[in-house]
Amino acid sequence: MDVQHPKLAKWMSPVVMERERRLLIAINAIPCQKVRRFLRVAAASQMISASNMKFRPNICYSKQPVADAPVLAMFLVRAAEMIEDYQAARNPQAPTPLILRGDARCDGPDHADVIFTSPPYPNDMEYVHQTRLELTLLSYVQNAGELTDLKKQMISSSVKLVYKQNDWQKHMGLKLDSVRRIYEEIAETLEGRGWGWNAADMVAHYFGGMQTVFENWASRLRVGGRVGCVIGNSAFNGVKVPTDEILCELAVLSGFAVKEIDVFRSRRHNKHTCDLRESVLVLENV
DNA sequence: GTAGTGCGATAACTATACGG
DNA sequence: CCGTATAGTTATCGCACTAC
Repeated sequence: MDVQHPKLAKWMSPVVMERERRLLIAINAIPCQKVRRFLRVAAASQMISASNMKFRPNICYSKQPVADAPVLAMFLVRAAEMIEDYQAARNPQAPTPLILRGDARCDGPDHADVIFTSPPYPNDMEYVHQTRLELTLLSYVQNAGELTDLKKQMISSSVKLVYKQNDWQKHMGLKLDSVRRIYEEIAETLEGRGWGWNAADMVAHYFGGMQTVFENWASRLRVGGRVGCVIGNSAFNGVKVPTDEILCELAVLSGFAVKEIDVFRSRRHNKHTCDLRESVLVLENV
């Protein structure tokens, strides 16, 4: 097993790293792919708590580095929980799932009857950064450059995922009046700041990217097929982004009819200036 | 105490502008 | 045309606050 990244030593103590390495060697040697994948997920879910990192919206380092951690015991607890969950949800009648790895803006199966998905929300969560330890230990990436390559393939749901080379998404997003209004409102709050992160651009990139995703779905979903899309609204510098409504507008432009916006909970804005609803958009390909 | 919620500060690096 | 200044891009990570 070849695990490397220049920062690994900062992320995790050598003792813990060695325990993780041995665990992964054992899991990777399991012949059955299903079992192997299942246990790799269990291993991944204990890595942060065994590391020097602290899991938060923008993951950071713990004040107290973790010198040692019972990696195997933590893994076994997690695996047992997963097995219990799996057994409770198990359905022998269910069809065999097909797992494809690709870009939601252009890849997918040729034919689909239903799409149910939870895409990223434009709320400044940077999932590649958040999961860099797991991505590295599971050998998906080996250095910062490969991590960046991965980031460039993501929908721009964070100000840290806005790349010049993906500017086409911004232009696409800004064609919609409601996106442009929000873009301008956020940009106004950034006036006078000569550096730093640009939430206005991020929002435009996000909606441009998601429009491409909808167009891709429309070409693969049968007529009459339905989409369930979990989405939450957000706010930047006090500017509310009604992501659910704007995504509905984009979906209609791609040939969908909006059947329902099923609100299931409300999140808080961190400044507590407003409630941000989270809902399931139900769309039909017409 | 812990999980959940974005914002702000800082810096290394790169691209472009500008004065001579 | 060259060296330097300024602007722009990307990366890192700590901080404040609330609900439970």
